[in-house]
Amino acid sequence: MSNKYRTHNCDELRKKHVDKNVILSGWINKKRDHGNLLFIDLRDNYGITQFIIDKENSNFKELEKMQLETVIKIEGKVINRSKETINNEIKTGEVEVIIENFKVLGTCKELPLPVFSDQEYAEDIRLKYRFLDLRRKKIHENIILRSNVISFIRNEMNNLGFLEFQTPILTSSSPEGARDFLVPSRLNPGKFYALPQAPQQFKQLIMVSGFDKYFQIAPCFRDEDARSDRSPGEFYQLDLEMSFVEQEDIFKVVERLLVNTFKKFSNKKLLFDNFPKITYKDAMQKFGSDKPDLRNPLIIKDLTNIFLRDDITFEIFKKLVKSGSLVRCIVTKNTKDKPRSFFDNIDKWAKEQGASGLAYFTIEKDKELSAKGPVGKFFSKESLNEIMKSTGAEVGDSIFLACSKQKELEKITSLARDKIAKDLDLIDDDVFAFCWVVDYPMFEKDLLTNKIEFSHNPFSMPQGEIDQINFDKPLDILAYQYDIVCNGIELSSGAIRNHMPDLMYKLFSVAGYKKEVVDEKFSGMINALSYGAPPHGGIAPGIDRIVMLLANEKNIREVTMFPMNQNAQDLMMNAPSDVSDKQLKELNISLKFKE
RNA sequence: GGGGGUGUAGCUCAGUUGGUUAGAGCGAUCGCCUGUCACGCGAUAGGUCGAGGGUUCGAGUCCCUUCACUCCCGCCA
Repeated sequence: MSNKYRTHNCDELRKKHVDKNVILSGWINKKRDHGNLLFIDLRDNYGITQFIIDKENSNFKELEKMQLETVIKIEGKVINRSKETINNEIKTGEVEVIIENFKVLGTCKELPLPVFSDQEYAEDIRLKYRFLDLRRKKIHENIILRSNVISFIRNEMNNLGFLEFQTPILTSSSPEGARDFLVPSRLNPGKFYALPQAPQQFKQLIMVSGFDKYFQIAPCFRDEDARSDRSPGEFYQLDLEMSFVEQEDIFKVVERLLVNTFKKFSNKKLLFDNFPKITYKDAMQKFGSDKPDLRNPLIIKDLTNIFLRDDITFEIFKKLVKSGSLVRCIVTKNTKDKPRSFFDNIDKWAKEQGASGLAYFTIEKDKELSAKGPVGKFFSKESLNEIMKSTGAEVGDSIFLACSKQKELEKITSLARDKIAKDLDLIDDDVFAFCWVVDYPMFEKDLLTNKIEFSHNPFSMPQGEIDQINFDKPLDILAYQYDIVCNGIELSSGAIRNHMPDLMYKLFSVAGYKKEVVDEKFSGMINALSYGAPPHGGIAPGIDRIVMLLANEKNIREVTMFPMNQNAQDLMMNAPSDVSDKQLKELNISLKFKE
């Protein structure tokens, strides 16, 4: 394409273009001013081309003063670079363009942050001037990667026979799940829409409507606080749903899709081409978390029963165990020569995490087996033998111990597992370790209120023959509910859905919802399921997190074009903002602020 | 809602035990320089040390309050 702005882009010129007259447009990326000779690097989306001009040209003085990031159009002639001056860093580095004429297309004020730099900048300035930030190489490439990943996924899904549909953005608030974003309705005073937390009910309705396989790159809105891997406000899921499927069918589709995507867009190896399946229960025991990082070889072992022995005199732990606490440990291989500071740092770190610390000892053998370390003296050699047997620990290994109630214990051992592995440099950063976490419990007990609640998704299908499910022991009911985890990051969760209204009512009643409430809150769903619903299931991998992993970024804002800050503000667009009294009046809204 | 970290020039940062006029690099402005690609050299401008209060003869530095950003906990069916 050639027009008045350019005959070539900034990544196109090669040796074969030498002697051609060309026009290029772009941003002034960098100037190198030799006084009587000036180099200008012109940048556009595609690349960089070096231009050159000397003082004999009447444009020299003006170009010399030109601000970086000014947008200009340059006309000139392509010439060869001499051998010594070839730049192999850029694709156009064998040639350069002698400037004959130029025109400023867009002026530029003094920059609040440099574009030409690999330096890191304060986030608020980056977000306020996102349009400048996005010109910078790394993030510019991340955003292009995101676009390519989405195109690829869309193409794969089409090839697999999925149909892409849009679902409403203005919908109804649902009582389960995260906090909703609400939108007041002008035509229905006092009533509110909610932005969808996910198109959950719609995609099920699409299955009931007989479309068989659906997908969508779906925006999801949840009014929850941010984390580094969680944008406040909105994010995107590859939302998909299939009819007449079992759990394994979903697994096959998603595994193939993710393996293809990750192989195409990253050089990192996949640790498993077939994702291992870990039950929720195992995950919590072995890793203390339902999003285990399987690159980390450390495994958590239970030692509770050993603390019932008389030849262990670690009285604090023994007392806690008697009152219902558990003891779990992490074994580190061959750490007997690690300095005292290594152990003490981890203990100190654990205390900073709000735990009572991590006890530790190292197993040594001179003539007899012994435990070295602050709490080593509490363990007899027989008990050490027993500990080695049940943990697989060997002489020279160290054992970190934590003792508390199950939930706290899972949390601290999970964090400790990451921390210790990092300190010992056990995590291979050049691999992706995917796994499925399966068999989530249908319900869980709220520890504060003792109420039975849905642990994940109320629409999931419980496991087992329907007439044999024991609703008197709701905590024992498992669901066809699953997550995909990669390198410790939860990529998606999904489920085989419950398509039977009677069973749905029953499950909701266990969680304390009366039939009338279910009818009211989920009328669309329940009603639809009563008119011939196919068995169906699906999943929804998080697009932002997939791209984050592929771009090797630790923060989701690095793969999001226009993210909000931690307080859910868009510093560039000034959102959220005040609205006029007229607007409020139309919506029948008056503002009342907290004291 | 809670905890940690950070806040000094347009940008990135240094600033010792509380002690003279708060520094460097990049950027800006001006000058010199014809082969650079992080060009080089010289000069100049640029500061409410996030804000407010306190301790002190003296505060960028210590204390209190507060604000902003960020990380984490809670929250995230």
